[in-house]
Order: sequence, then structure tokens, then C-alpha cells
Amino acid sequence: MSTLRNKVTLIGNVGQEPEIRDLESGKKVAKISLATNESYKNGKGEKVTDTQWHNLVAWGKTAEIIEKYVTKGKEIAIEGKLTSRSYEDKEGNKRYVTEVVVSEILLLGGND
Amino acid sequence: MSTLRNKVTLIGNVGQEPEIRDLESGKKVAKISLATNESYKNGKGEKVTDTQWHNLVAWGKTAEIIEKYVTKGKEIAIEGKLTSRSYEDKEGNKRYVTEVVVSEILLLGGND
Amino acid sequence: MSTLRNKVTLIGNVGQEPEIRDLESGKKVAKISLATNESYKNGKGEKVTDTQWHNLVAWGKTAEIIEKYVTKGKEIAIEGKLTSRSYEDKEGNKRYVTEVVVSEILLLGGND
Amino acid sequence: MSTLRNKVTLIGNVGQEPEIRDLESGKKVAKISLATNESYKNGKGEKVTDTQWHNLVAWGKTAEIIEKYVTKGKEIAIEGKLTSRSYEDKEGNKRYVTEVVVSEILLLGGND
DNA sequence: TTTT
DNA sequence: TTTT
Repeated sequence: MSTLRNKVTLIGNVGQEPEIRDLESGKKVAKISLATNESYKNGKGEKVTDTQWHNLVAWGKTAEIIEKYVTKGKEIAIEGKLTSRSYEDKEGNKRYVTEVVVSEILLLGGND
Repeated sequence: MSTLRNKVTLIGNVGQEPEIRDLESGKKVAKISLATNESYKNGKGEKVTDTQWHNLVAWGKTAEIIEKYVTKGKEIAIEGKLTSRSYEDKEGNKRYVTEVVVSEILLLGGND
Repeated sequence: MSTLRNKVTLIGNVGQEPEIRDLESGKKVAKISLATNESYKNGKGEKVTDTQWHNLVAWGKTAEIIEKYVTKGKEIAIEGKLTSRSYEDKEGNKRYVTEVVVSEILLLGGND
Repeated sequence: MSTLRNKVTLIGNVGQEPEIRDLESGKKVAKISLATNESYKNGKGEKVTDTQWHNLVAWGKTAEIIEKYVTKGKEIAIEGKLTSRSYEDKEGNKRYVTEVVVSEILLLGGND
């Protein structure tokens, strides 16, 4: 499972309460919507903010850590892999979803 | 333009000839479809290959390097940012596209 | 100046007040001693902490940001390059120093 | 063993045949001297090459992969952690060594 | 939908 | 020398 060939690192803020689901296998899955914010001056010297939202998925042990410690607004750092999958929507159209499968998570700010 | 908050690193093979477009501004845009391959043994000891395809976009100078040196099949390493944008398709449905905006590219294999 | 070929990312705490020097050119240099902490359970189930100390150097604009915002104890994330250089000590022996030349810095915790 | 807090990624060429040692425990250790090359134009428009040499150490399974596949001159990508340790030299002076402890290795060039 |  |  090469992490060198496909690696995503994000540092940002959690947009909503993580969504936790229990699988039949006993394993957990956690989904997080993560914002990465970046602000810079544009050509006219105005401050511009660019926010990107990312879909994160975590399994097993990482999902359990998220369930326990990650809440809306928290600043976290994650490392993972970029993955895409397709599915058919209700109208039978092929849809694509891109997600970051989280392999490691770090709680920043040490506060709360 | 913080690269620390949102960073993607991919090492893989180019799936097709890069698509180059000249913008009215004189700038170039390059699009690449990149495969990252990973093989591992599954529970039964069978070798499984998982290929992820990624949409890359590059602007300006990076696009020019791609036009000159990157061809189908080439092994490259890239660094960039994970971005998503939405658009409306012909039926007026909102569609999402996730792309990696390339900030740096490395030609591997030292061949040719 | 390829960042892809030589990249270091550290998230840790600043051990002492950064050392700032003004060069004759008007440029600034900042030196930081950064601790990265990692704790894990050893074979006997005991919690072990492993702290690594890193020598960081930053130039110009990055040094100015450090002078303004970085203080002892702060949690920061940095990206940079791994470099080594040698010098002769007072006894004429060749000594080696390894430093991380910082290209980007992020102040974490958003507090203070 | 957080990889997010302390991460080094290097893509470069192996300077000499890796040095392999068998430990009493049966485990192997591999040492590699890796060059990362970077070339750029200086102020006068002259092409300058800056080569950095890095000390890599790998244990166990990674060391075995190195023993089998890595030879002088090979282009490899590695991921690891930045570590320093000190020892006393023959004259009783404290010396510092900085090494990258390799957690993952990738053979590039797909040749041989 | 977060945060500065 | 930091921090949890």
C-alpha cells in the first residue's frame, strides 16, 4: 500500500460534526468535510480568501479517534490518499466522487 | 498561497497525450490524466492491483514544460493542490469536478 | 529550485525564542530549534516519548514572519529542504551541521 | 509513530553500493548515501548545480528490499523521518549525526 | 459547512 | 530547549 505514490496532506477546519457509521463487520467509518483556507492579495492588492472543501473518509481505528476527539470547527492535519469512485444516481447517470481516504490524523491547537 | 495546508504528491504514469490549450491571454493550460498504481496482497494472498486515475491541470510555465516533455506513458512526479469546482451540465444538474492543480512536475526515469 | 526532490515537513513546538540576525545586505536570518514529539507504547505496553530536535534556518520574508509571530512554545508547521554543510572547528576538525532551510511556515493553534 | 509530524521525502540517486549489516537479532540494517540534485540559474544567468548528500538508514523489511534491489546510481524515492543522535568520538568529543530513517522506498525508472 |  |  504505497503511500509515496499517492499522498494528500491537508491542514484545515472541520465544517460539521463528523458523520460516524457502524458497519455490520463491527468496523466504523467516519466522514468529515474539511475546509482548507488560504488568503492572498490579488492583483489589485485586495485580500481574497479561497476555501476548498474536501471529503474525507476514515476507517477502523482512525474512525474511532475521529468519533472521540474531532468536532465541528476543530483544526486538524490529515494524511491520506486521493481516491475516486463512480456510482449511478437515481436517473441512471454515472456520477464521480473524489474522496481522501485518511490514514493518519493529528489534532492541532491542543486546546479545549 | 499556502502549499502546506493543501498538498498532493503523486508519482505515476501519464494515461494519454496531455491536452494543451492556448488561452486568449497567451497563457497555456495543460490537462493530464495520471494513473497511480499500487499492488498488494489481499486476504487470500492474491496479488491485487489498484489503479487510481487523477485529473491534473497545469498553467503557464508548468503547462509549457508538459507540452514539451510529457508524453503518454511517461512516469512523472507532481506536487499540487486539491481543488474542486462545480458546473451545470446540459440538463441543468450541478456537477462536481475534482482536479489537482499542479505546481511542480518532475520527469522520472531519466530516459529518452 | 525543486521542492519535490528534497522536502521536509515538520509539525512541532519551538524550544526557545527564535534567534534573529540582520545581515549586512539588509536581509534577515532566523534560527529556530524545533521539537517534534511522538509518543507510543513500547513492547511492554509502557508509554514512551521520543522527541527529536531540529535546527531550522529561514531567510528574508520567512525570517521576518518568524521575528514577528513565532515565540518559544508555539506550535508551528514548516516545510523546507534538508541541507548539510561542513565547517572547521577551532581544533581544525571538519564538523557537519544539518539544517532544514524553511520555505514556508504555518502558525498553528490560532491562539494567543 | 506519527508520520505527519516529522516527514522527509527525497528523490535522488544512490551514491555508492548500500551498506548492509546483519544484526544479532536476525534483523538487517541498510545504510544509503543519497544525492539530491537541483539545478537553477544564478543571478548572472549561469546554470548552477547544488547537490545535497543525505544519510539514510533502513531497518528490517525495508533493508531487505534495499539489499535486493538498490544499487549504486539507482534513482529512488524515499519517505522517512528526520532523526539526530549524538555519540562520543575517540577524543571524547560529542558528535552529532543526522539521519533519515526510511519507512518507505520506491525504485524509479522502472528499468533493469 | 469551518477558520483567521 | 518545546509540547501533550
